[in-house]
Amino acid sequence: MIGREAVQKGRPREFDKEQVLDKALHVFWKRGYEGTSLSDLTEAMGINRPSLYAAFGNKEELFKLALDRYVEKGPGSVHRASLQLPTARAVVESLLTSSATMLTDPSTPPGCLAVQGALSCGEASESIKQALCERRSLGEQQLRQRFERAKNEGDLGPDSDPASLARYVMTVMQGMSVQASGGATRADLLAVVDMALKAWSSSKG
Amino acid sequence: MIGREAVQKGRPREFDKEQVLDKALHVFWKRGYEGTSLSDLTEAMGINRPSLYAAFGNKEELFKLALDRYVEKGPGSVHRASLQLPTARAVVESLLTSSATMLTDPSTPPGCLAVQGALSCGEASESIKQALCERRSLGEQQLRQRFERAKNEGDLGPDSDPASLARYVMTVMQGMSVQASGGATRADLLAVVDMALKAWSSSKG
DNA sequence: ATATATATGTACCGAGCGGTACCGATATAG
DNA sequence: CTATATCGGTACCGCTCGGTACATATATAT
Repeated sequence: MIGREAVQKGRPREFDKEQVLDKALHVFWKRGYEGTSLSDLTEAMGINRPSLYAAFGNKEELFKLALDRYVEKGPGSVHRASLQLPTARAVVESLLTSSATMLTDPSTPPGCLAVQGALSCGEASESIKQALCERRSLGEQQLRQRFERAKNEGDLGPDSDPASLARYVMTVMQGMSVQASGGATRADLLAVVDMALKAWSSSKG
Repeated sequence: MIGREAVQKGRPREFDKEQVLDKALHVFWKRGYEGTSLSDLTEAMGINRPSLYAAFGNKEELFKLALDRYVEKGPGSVHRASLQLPTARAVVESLLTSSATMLTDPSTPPGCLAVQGALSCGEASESIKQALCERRSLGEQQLRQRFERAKNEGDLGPDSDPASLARYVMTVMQGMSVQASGGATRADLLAVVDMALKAWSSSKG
């Protein structure tokens, strides 16, 4: 069997899959999972319902694909870069400032999809809530591992607690997402980052 | 015209209004506004639909009444007490630790209603989102005023920025709400509080 | 007792939900 | 050209949504 890009039979799709997925992502980001209807989606994506189902499965799968794309192309890539900075302090500073910037990017909805998407929801959407929850804790886990490395390298003191440090940084980032959705400006969030970094300076352990 | 508690005509209500309002609050708290259906509500409240509408108006008004009650009887009273402590440092410490405790109270849903209720939503619920947003910023405003007082009293240094300090504390509290809804334990949140307070100690300036 | 006022319960409303059957259109394979 | 496979569009499905009409039950006022 040849690869996926083998010559395809049948009528070719008339839209670009990634392009319309971006449109869907934007709607979910703004409205949340439960707040977004299929009509909202098809209108924004410029395709009709059966095409959506043929290409993406159903609303739930579409959301998860949009979430993957969000993480991959949005904050994920930026955060990955932050994690590779040489010191824990530099990692945190980069993580927080880039978050403040992205959360208030005027070309996207305010806040973070992984927070806005479905903090609480009806029973039917519980699987979505859990997917978002896992994404958030994955980010926290990566940060914790980076801090453990820093501790091993002597960059962080022997009495420091990587898990608590990571949780603190994630908490500030998630709080900033709530702030952004409430209308906080970029300058507002950068002031928060300054405060948060002071906690860092005085507890490198 | 006599007061509200004058002898009432007609068939008396068979349920206690505040009692069933508490039930509704609990459901909204757990499921969010859009995630809660009228059937969820009537089932939890133990009354039927027309009784609900007669007593509380509609779903939206019921939510706002539940929110008022939440603020009044729950975090509102606790936070009010915190604000009256003598120093800004004591205020912040009390605010954060009591938040960590309340957000993980096993007898209530995790997190804060004002954060979980509707961070993002469909167009129809925009009024709810805004009401929650106003509640959050009201709390921030009260805290800022408390810090301004502290600055005037010399408790906070002349170069301190009450608005940024208040926003920082609120950001941590809101982030803790997200953490709680993701399963963070009370100990987890108290560790975050410790970290957050270190920022405080090193920036009273 | 009668009139009035309010509460309850059943049974229903139109609208919108997520999801799909079906058919015509358009591509490749032989 | 024919067969096959996929796409796009219309028109629809059953279900649940928030909200209500209406009849009945239960209290007070006179």
